[in-house]
Amino acid sequence: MNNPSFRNWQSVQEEVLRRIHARVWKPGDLIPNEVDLALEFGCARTTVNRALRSLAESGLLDRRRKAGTRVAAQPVAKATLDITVIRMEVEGRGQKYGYQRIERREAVPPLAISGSMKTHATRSLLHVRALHMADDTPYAFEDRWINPEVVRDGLAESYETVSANEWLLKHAPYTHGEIAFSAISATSEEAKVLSCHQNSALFAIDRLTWDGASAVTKVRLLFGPGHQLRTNL
Amino acid sequence: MNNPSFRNWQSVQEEVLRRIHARVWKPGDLIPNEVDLALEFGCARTTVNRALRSLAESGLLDRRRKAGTRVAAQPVAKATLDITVIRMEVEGRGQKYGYQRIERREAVPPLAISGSMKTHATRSLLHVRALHMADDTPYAFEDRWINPEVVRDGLAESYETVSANEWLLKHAPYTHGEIAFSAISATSEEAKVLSCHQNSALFAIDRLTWDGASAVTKVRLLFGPGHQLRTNL
DNA sequence: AATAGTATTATGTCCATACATAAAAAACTG
DNA sequence: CAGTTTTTTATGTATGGACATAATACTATT
Repeated sequence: MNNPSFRNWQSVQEEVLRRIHARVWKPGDLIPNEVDLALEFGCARTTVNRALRSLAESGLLDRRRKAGTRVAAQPVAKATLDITVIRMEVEGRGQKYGYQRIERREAVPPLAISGSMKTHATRSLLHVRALHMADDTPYAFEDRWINPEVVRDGLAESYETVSANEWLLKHAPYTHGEIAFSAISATSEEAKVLSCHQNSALFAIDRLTWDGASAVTKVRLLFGPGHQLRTNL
Repeated sequence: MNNPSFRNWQSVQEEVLRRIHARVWKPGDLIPNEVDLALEFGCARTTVNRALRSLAESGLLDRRRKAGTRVAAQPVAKATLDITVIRMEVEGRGQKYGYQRIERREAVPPLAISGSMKTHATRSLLHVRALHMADDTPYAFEDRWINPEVVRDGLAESYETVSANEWLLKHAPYTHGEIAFSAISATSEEAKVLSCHQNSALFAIDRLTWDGASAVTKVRLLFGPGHQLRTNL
């Protein structure tokens, strides 16, 4: 009964996973409590806790004090996407990275921008547009608004050789942010920049980052036709 | 010096976050080791460990044995997307969920499908196509191949009232999977199903799940124009 | 000086124990 | 019986101590 070989939390986790998978514990089922499991596995409750907590974080278990631990009825698949600097992304695939600034100016943004960034409607922001390339072909079109009140050194930068994408990550800290993925039809200008046909389906990432109550930057990244964002479950 | 109020791992984490944010510890910097921090914060090393481990998991710190802990030079933003059952997604927004099966048949799939699922090229699979609706308007078009060798009860299901999307999650366990997001142009058929114009930009989610070495199911979900997948950073 | 072996060190983890806390269940009260 | 308080219980977390492990720094050997 007292299987001796569950002495680290990873092996406990594996055994729990095995039981869920083998339908010993079915979706919705209440599983034994930590004390009992620790006794069965011959380890400390802390170890069981570590294993179960980790499984709960990944959405496979539902845990509530007093109510106990149950196998998630609707296992929520959590897809974790690593959003890195575009240069890293390209180089990570062994491709040559290229960068080209298209435009840099200070301007009063459209209301949609100042509204979502909660800046004053008449306040001028820094607008930077640029193209990222992979192996000399257009890869991503970056259209960004930067709040100079928050990113104080931002106005001094030209963003000619180092992309705002990269510079900001190093120099502008943020506390939280929102990110949205969508599909859009290429406008004629976007098509031109990305060397694709007008109305091509483009993959869009819209990101808005905050430093406390102030918006740091709002960016739209447009990826050319065929681009995929992939991860494992 | 010995600030007395860092007695739980959350507050330790907050203080560490504050220091990173205030540039006390800059990207790339080595931060003090756990023992020293525990001493400074007046708590056990275990507590500091918990706080730092959690920050490392979210990509803000890089930790290596002996080498120590340093602030990530390129803070990798990890966007965690919760992929739930579509019904839940719709109902979660307070909309009325609707479902309609379009087609269900056993057929030998195209080579692209059998290839990626690693099934025998001549093996027939279960093909289910269906439409998910939100407030009576088309929401997502599901095109799915199911491996009946793995999902044994799958052939008995009609998928007329309960979507394969939902049924499989409950009845077909998987060990791992791949997921990819992309933007595609609507074909005439897809446009018809989703009541949108041909060549509209559609948001596509392609998912392939495995049970050990065997593919369970491969599905493409197409979302109508305007659909966004959003999360926080 | 290149190489192989050794010491050192910071993180990683386990343990027993203790107390905290949320929430369900039971007991109490009007 | 509805509403409130108390008890119980399972998870959540803090602690000090111990040992494991990976990776660097150092040292001896050729």
